[in-house]
Amino acid sequence: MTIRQRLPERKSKVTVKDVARAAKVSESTVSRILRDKGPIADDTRDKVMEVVRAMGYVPNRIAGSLASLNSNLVGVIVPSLSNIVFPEVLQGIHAGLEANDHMQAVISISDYDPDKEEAMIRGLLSWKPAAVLTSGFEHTEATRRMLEFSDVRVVEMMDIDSEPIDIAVGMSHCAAGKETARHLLARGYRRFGYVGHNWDKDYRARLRHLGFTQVLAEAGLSIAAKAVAPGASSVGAGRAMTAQLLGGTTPVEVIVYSNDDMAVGGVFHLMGAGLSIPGHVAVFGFNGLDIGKEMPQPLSTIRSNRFLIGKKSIDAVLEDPQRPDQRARIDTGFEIFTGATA
Amino acid sequence: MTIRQRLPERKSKVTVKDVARAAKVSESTVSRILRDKGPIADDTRDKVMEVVRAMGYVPNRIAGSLASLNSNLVGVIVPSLSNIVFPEVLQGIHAGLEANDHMQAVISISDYDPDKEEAMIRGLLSWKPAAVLTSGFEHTEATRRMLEFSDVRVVEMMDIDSEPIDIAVGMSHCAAGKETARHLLARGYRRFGYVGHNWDKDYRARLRHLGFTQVLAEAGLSIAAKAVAPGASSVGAGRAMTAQLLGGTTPVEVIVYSNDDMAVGGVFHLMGAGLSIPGHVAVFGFNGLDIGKEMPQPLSTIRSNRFLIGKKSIDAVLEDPQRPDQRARIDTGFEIFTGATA
DNA sequence: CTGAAAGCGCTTACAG
DNA sequence: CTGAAAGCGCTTACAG
Repeated sequence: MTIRQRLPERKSKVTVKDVARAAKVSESTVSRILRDKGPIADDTRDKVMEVVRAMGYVPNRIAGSLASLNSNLVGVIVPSLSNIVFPEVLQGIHAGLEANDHMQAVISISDYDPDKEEAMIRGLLSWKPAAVLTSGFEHTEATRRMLEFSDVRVVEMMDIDSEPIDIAVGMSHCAAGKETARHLLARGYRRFGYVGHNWDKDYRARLRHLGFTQVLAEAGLSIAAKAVAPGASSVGAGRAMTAQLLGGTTPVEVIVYSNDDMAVGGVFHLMGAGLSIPGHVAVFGFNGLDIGKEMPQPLSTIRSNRFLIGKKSIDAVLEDPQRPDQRARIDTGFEIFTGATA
Repeated sequence: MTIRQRLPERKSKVTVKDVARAAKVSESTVSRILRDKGPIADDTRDKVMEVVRAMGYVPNRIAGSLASLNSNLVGVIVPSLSNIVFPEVLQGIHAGLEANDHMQAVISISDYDPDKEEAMIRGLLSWKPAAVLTSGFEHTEATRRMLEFSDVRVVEMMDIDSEPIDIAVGMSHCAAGKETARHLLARGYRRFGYVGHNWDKDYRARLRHLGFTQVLAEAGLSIAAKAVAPGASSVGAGRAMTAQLLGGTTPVEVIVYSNDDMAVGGVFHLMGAGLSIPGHVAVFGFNGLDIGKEMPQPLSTIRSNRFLIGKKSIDAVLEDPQRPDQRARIDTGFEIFTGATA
């Protein structure tokens, strides 16, 4: 005969009605006390709070939201979590939310797929969120319509190179690409290589490349050799593509990478092959990740402010819950980090 | 006189009642059609769906949840997003949720603070989630009570070395520490260094250390030199602590790190100082991160299965929404990755 | 196959 | 300072 392990009795749910009855007051009084609203006699408050604690009452926010017609939920959509960039944006959002202790983030991952984004936004809107924060400007027509017509605040994060639906918070990736070109030209480089990843999944990488080649063109130059990985960016892809590019016949002085992950892979390839940086070839990234700073030679790159993007995004919508008639772009900036690899 | 930019008219919210009226059916019929439940005549369905589309109806899930008494929300608490480990767990959760298209994750970050976790779980429970997934076993008494007494399913992720509230999904960190010691002993190492980070914030790192030293002790050995960073783990901290440890007077043959981030920092320090690995000193990490695999010398480490932890956690609770009387531990395992640094 | 009615657990004017 | 009542937008037995 076996003895079944017993968990303690589960709490049967207690409602405001139960609290009201036990405290001998009305439901509205309980509600007011719990939300700290309206004038309440001190004894009443004490009596009710004691009952609340004794009964272990947990308010049902679903009912609360329905009754008050606002949910304190913020919908967030990021394209991916496999690169540390978006978790950093989420940290910024989290920091902004923390100040505002009744807000909760509902997070979805779109895998850079506008159709998935559309489905997720549809789902999110059904929760009547206080705001929707999504990434970039690449939406389906239906998504754009839903967002335009709903009156929730919407932030398009990361990028400010297009006209936002409501607010855009981020940096100009086109300008970052241009700045990279100017910086490297100023340092005397003339023969450029480019190592990238799939643009279909990362429109901002394409914008940076665009800005970069524009400035080169103004100087009468262009990219001499190129290697582009078919999939997402990663250290491994950067490493493999660097090997491929350097295995070609066109010599280059510096390789510009689509981002730091790719660039770190490039550095690893060069180290492994015993080639000096920047002597044999220089390396330039994008993002300014921690890892780049700690390498034996700090990675030359552009620092984007991911945490700040998240923080400013949530601040912007919390500051003014009503969507204004005017669209806004908030620039979180970027800066060249000289480093030692270019 | 300035012309103000005009956004298109915002959609005034349309409810089931509006849809029902327009389609000349009852609200219950609309509800059934939308949820694909119960027998419906095809013409009725077509007529209603057309109205739904024409009016751009978006169901209010808050009302739906209140009426049906279940929310399709899953509460998730991770201690941090600054290390790629937890985003990978979230990816696993996301993958599991995707199969189940009406579930949404509400994610909070506890900063490894049990008091914050308590507040977050209280907030989460007020949304009547289908399940709560949190990390580790370190909770306040109040958290434990709330979770025990509520009847939501709860998963404690990452670790299976303690008795769970409901289900634990993860690996034995103590066993991983032991395995590390056995592996390194088998490879002939006898003089061990340890480089770690703050344990108060990372109980699992402590468990690994515990298992590690236990096996050493059985072999009549112990850790010869130690350097522990005061804060969270990071590449920078690993680099600095490695410099500190090697600057001491006690020679070591191999350094065991609290995790891969720290170990990568160690490798960077050694590379920068021109010291050979494992000739001058060997390096062993924990986690099996991508970055480690791509370094010029692949990092010797133990692979933990973060994605799998997230995936199995959500699968476990989705499989059986009722909390059983029996507690379960699901082992996601780990494996030595020999690598080239130890 | 469809509809009328009650109810989910709160909040919010309104009245006193 | 407090309470009775209506209502938020759905879903769910129940009846037909």
